[in-house]
Amino acid sequence: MGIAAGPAGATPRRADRRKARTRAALVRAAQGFLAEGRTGVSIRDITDAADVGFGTFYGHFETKEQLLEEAAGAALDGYAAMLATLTEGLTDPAEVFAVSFRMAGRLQRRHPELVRVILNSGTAILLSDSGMVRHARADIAAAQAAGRFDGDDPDIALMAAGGAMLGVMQMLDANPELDAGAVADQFAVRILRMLGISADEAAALCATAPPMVPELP
Amino acid sequence: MGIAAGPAGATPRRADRRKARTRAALVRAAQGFLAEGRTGVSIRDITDAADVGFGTFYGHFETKEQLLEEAAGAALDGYAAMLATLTEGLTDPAEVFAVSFRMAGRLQRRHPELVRVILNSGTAILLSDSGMVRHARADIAAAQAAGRFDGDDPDIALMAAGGAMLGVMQMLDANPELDAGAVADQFAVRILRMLGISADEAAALCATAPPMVPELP
DNA sequence: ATTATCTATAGATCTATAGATAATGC
DNA sequence: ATTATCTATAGATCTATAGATAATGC
Repeated sequence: MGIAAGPAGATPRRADRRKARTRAALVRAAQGFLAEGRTGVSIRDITDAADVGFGTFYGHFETKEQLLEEAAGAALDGYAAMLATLTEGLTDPAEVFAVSFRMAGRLQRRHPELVRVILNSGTAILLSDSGMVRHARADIAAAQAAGRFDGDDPDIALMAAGGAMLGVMQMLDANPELDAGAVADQFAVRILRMLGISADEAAALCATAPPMVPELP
Repeated sequence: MGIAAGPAGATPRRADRRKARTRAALVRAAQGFLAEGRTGVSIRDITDAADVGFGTFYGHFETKEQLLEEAAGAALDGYAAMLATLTEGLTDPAEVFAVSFRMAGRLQRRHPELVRVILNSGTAILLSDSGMVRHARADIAAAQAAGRFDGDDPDIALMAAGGAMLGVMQMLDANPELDAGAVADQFAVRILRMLGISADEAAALCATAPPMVPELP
């Protein structure tokens, strides 16, 4: 006591940024393995891929599972951020979903590794308490209450639509030669119909030019 | 040569059956771990769970991955066998799909571990060259050619419907209190509509009494 | 006599930590 | 002086195999 060592709690900024970079390198390396479906890698494999000393791992995470979980969550968040950018100005839920589903395929083509992390996380990701899932659920519920979508159970519609989206992304991932935009548009028409939009309107919603795919930071 | 040692290639039957039982115990133990999503277990964990000597493993499989793959495949085959039993007499593809989807939820309630193995295998299972997937694809193609379903690309419809089915099974697995039959029926109506069946007919197809869930051997 | 299974173990791999080094801030 | 990172390593697993035992067939 009595020894003043600078502003309490104030950590040097450069060191902070360096630590954040190291952590990000670990997360990105882990995503690389998750994208290949390799969940059984060792901590050393990950630190080597991140080009980071082995012991450094323990300065950021306690267990390998903790890192893998953060890696999968970060991939989902990145994906959600892209979709949020694309739909932020839209008010009609049918249009929000039309855009979201049409872009899903196109995003897969631009960020296949990111999508692969999500695919390898399995369908359990649909139950994750992520902002994206919660947002989609609220949108469906509101659209059903307003009579824009039919039915009154948002969960069934959400899980069916979300599962279908994963299925189509899996299809695009496995078939690089397919026209992702065309596949996604056909797929979006079907999902909208499933949600209660008429066949004619669903087709019209998906016939307009799709928005641009935003860059990932 | 010259030394006759009984019928060539004829192995004692009892030993065969014992070996098959041991292998089945290993596969079932592996399925137990897969149902919990634990793909990182050791060979010793599996042999312990199967109540089998550690070294015995190597008499049946070369690597852990080989066993886990067979375990997941066996779960899918068991599931396919149940669905095949339920739909074998039906000729109208719309009815085949209606029954299949309606039963998916009910099968989940009767064999949750089996379904959990499939769920934890991820959406990649939709791409597996399994009899069930091939069969579903052919059914959709035939129904589209006959004008019973709309569209002309069976793969998009297959992946969307299959993914949706996984999503709903995930939902039922996570919510034991839900009425699986009611959820599956609502879900089946939506999928049929997505495939091109009119809303009225889809509702009618899913309003009849569902068949009994068969027992697993 | 043959084959499946079991037990024990050597060697490989992996995790967690301790102590040394490098980077930054004062 | 402080904090992040790195290197080295002890101890804990895990895998693969060798040799012993048990079950079955002749």
